[in-house]
Amino acid sequence: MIIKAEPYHIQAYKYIQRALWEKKYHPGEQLTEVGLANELGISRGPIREAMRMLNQDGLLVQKGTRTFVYNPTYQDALDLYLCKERLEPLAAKLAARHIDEEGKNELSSILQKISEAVDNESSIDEITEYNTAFNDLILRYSKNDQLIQMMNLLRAKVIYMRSTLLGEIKRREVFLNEYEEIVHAILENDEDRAEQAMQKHVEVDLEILNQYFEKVTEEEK
Amino acid sequence: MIIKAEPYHIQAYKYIQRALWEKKYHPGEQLTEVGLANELGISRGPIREAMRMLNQDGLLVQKGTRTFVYNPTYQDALDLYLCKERLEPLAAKLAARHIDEEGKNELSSILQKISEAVDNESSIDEITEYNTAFNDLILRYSKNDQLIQMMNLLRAKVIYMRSTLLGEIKRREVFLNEYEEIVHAILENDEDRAEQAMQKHVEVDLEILNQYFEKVTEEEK
DNA sequence: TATCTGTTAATTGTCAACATTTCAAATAAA
DNA sequence: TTTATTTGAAATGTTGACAATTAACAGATA
Repeated sequence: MIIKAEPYHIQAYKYIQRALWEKKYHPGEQLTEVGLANELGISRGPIREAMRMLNQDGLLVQKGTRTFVYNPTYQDALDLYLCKERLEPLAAKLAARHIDEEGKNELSSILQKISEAVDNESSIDEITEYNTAFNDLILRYSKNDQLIQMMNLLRAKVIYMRSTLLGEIKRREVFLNEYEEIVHAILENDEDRAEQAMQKHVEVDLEILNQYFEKVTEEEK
Repeated sequence: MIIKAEPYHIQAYKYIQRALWEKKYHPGEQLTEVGLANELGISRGPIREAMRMLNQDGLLVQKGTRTFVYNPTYQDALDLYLCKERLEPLAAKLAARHIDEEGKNELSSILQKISEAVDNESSIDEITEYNTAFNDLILRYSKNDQLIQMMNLLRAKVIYMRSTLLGEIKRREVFLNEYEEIVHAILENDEDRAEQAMQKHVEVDLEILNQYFEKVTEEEK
């Protein structure tokens, strides 16, 4: 099988995005075209394009002519979660409306895996992975392309913020019954219940973030 | 006073965006770097950057190596309004929380102008303009940068869709009392009432869009 | 000492040339 | 007629060179 390499500007985009997630470049740090071009061993052209894209995504910030790594504040994190809190329940509601048999099987299977992972007291990373798959599935079955696009953008930032701001935040205990409630509602195509269950789910997330935020600002005094 | 010209890629970005809004390029039409470069009298470099940005915004769509003007479906319009319906009320709620005296004055002044415009049976365009200012003000006073960024993206698409899909749709009668309810709630810093009032406001919009959508799909049968 | 002013190094902005890929029309084969 | 294949024009991908701008610093001046 013959595969063709992706264009450099696409690869650069993915590379830099990943590097940002992994904190290879630090918040507030200046990124230069020359520097990145040298690092990746390509010319500045494709780098520029990648940087424009990241800029549009909000992961890079333009100050005058220079480009810096986005340096989110705690306020930004709260602001973002506030948006997430509105859109995730919508996704759940729509998923309950549009999910098909195959989707229901997938969803049940993920719930099963989460349940097992909790029983086995698996690693945080593994549970996070399942959680992501869970959200992805629901989003996909919302069948709302606009919502999907928005959430992808939002998620890119959430991932970034988690790795920068919220490094120390304890992943909260997994409440299996929250997942169960959401899944059952979707399986029964009960839109309103799915929406409410998801709402409750993300509300707890926001609550924990708020507490963390207050603790941090307290310490800063 | 000396002003400095913006970089070409910024100007190109704005130019193309505006051209899309104004239907200078038609949905589904292919846009080529060479064509745009010739049209604007600059080289392909800055054009590429502008196109990457528009791409990220969702106004241009990549199919393989080629770039086409986004060709939204009616489903896309509904999908987008569904998102809008969730975020606008959030903006109103937050505005009710964060608005200051100056903001209250601005808001009252806009309401006044809308009221006069309705009394005078002013042109649709004028009322639309006030409506935009109204939404902008509320968004700004939400003091949520993430929300603002999201809504800007969403709005760029809404504007585009209005000019393409919804050309024929009649702008609905302006219900002044809807505006009044929202404004009064915000002036009194009543978050929940502001949220609900805005919710009701956008629900009507979605309802009308839905009816239009059904009519169109009916005709297609 | 503080502010102004050149000077310089680093960075971004822009272009034109060249390489590669892609699509589709034209031609050949079944 | 249909199906492959060829071929070439048009488009994108990539680069290196050069221009313009910016930021920082050192020295001059008050």
